[in-house]
Amino acid sequence: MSDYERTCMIRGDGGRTIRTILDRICDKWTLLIVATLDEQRLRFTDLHRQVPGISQRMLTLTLRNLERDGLVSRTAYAEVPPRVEYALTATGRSLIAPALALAGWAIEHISHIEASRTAYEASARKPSAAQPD
Amino acid sequence: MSDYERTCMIRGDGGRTIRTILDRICDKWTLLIVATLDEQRLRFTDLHRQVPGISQRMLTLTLRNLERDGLVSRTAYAEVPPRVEYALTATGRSLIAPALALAGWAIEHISHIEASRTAYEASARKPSAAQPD
DNA sequence: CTGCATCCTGTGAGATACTG
DNA sequence: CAGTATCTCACAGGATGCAG
Repeated sequence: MSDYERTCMIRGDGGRTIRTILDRICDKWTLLIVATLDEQRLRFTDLHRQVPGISQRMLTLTLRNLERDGLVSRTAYAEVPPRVEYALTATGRSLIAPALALAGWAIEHISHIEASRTAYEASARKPSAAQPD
Repeated sequence: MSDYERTCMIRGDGGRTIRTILDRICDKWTLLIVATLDEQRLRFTDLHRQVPGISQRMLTLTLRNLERDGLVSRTAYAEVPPRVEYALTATGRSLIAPALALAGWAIEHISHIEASRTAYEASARKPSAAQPD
């Protein structure tokens, strides 16, 4: 596949396809939850503990979306106290690899990006704020 | 690298690394602009035309962020009328490949996801709205 | 234990109009 | 042509409290 064809995959139908998937995994918690569920079934509270910083609300909402999209399976046991287990589906597991490609890129380039940001801020065209000295 | 190690890359420091890069490319337009700039230098207006639906404001803001992060270079020509050209840097181009991995996943699974969504909506536990018939 | 409803706030992002 | 400024609205997401 040529580079041109590759970018056309992203640009595609005006970006609708790629945007669909980005909307799916970019909502701050999705990817983290998928990664956390990889290789392990977890119940709600355990998941809540293993994803630091997430609120119950967002955990519920994100799991719902993942379940709706068939990326996560939800199994409720009719017990007392109630028990619900979440696990990745095959589709959910298949997301890990491409997500890893992105994570790899991030790790590889994050320092360069941070440096570029710092340099940009330093030499930035400040509208009216002049240099400190 | 084992699957476990792979997911640890995502989960990593509580997701900070992966979140950093997601925050970068998930702002609705970034990836589309990067893909559009792949293999071609474009000026502001041309870019505006080639990314359907984007507003001038968002194009400006997104380009600014990309420039700041060293993913896109901005070249202004002191001419009349003014001319500014945008192009990918090496770092920017390197984002194409992992983005493609994601786009590939999206294309491969989008129909399954859509189907799952439809099924979920159909058989969903509606709080009070009963079945149509 | 699991999860939903409510309130509240910050930010993303469109529309529009104006400047160099 | 290439932006900037402002106004506005919608929604993401945190905190809290309630229910099965």
